[in-house]
Amino acid sequence: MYTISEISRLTDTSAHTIRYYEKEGLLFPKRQNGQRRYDDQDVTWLRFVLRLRETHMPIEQIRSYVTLFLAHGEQDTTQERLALLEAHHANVLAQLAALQETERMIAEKVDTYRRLHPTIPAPDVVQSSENASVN
Amino acid sequence: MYTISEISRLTDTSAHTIRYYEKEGLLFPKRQNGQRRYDDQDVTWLRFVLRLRETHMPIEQIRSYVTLFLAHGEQDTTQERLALLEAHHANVLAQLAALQETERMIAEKVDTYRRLHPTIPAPDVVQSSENASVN
DNA sequence: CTAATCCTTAGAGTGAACTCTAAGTCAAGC
DNA sequence: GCTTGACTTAGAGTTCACTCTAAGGATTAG
Repeated sequence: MYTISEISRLTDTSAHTIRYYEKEGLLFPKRQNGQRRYDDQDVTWLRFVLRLRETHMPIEQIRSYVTLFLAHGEQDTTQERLALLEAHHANVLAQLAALQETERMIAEKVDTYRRLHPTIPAPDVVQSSENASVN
Repeated sequence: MYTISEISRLTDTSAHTIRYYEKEGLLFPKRQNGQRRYDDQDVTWLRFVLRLRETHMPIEQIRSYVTLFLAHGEQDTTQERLALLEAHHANVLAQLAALQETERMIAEKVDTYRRLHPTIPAPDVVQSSENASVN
C-alpha cells in the first residue's frame, strides 16, 4: 500500500494531478484514517490512464470507461467498454498513421537539406548531391 | 491563386484559423487589393504546417522555423533549421513509440475481453478461452 | 514529541490553440 | 448594381488539462 507521495514518485505524476484525477472520477483508492492508500492494482491502473492520456484520450472518455466498469455487477457493460476501447484503438491507429506520414515528410526534408549541404555532418547517411527546394 | 475561402476548403481549415496562423507568423500570402491570395506553394506549406500541428509541434516552434527561413539570404540558417527539424523528428519518433506501446496494451485488453466473452462477434480473431482479469 | 506528510474546500491562475463577434468598409463576380 | 465574400481591429470567450494556493486541521513515522 502506497501513500500519495509514493505513487506520485512511482508514476512520476504530481500529487495534485493524482487528486485531480480522483476528483474527475478516474481513480478511487482506499482510505486509511482519511488518507489515500494505493495498492499495486491502483498503480497499474494509473499507469494505464497515463498511457491513455499520452495518446490524447480525453479525460471525459476515460471517465466513461471507468463509469461503465463501476456499473458492472448491476448490468453487463462489457460490450460498451469494448466499444469504447475499440473506438480509441481506431483513434490511436489513425494517430499512428498521421505520425508516420509526418515522420516521412520530415525525414525527407532533412534528407534534402543534407543533400543540398553536404558539409553538415550526418550520423551515417550516404549523400548524393542533387538539386531540390526545401522550406 | 486561391482566395481564403478556397484554401480553407482545400485544407479543411477555417478562415479564422488561417488568419490566426498568419497573425502568428506562420503564413504570408500575397495580397491583391488587400485580399489574401494563396498559390500552390502556400497550400503545400499550410498542409505541412497542419501536419506539424497534428504531431503537436507548438506554434511557437513552427514560427521559429519560419523565422529562420525568412532570415535566410542575410545569413545561412540551414543548420539551425535542420536542428529544429531533427529535434521535432526525434519528438515524433518518441510519440510513435508511445503510441505503439499503448496500441499494444489496448489490443491486449480487447483481446482479453474477447477471450472472456466469446459470445461477442470478433472481426477475424481465433479465440481460446482462458481466465484473466481486465479493467 | 515533533517534523513531515496528508487532508479538505474552494477557487484562482495558466497556457495553448483556437473560435467567434462586432462594426464598418471594400472588392469581386455575375 | 447587388449579393456574396473579404478586409480590419480589438478583444472576449472557450476548452482542456492541469497547477497552485491558502487555511486550518488531522495523521504518521522516527
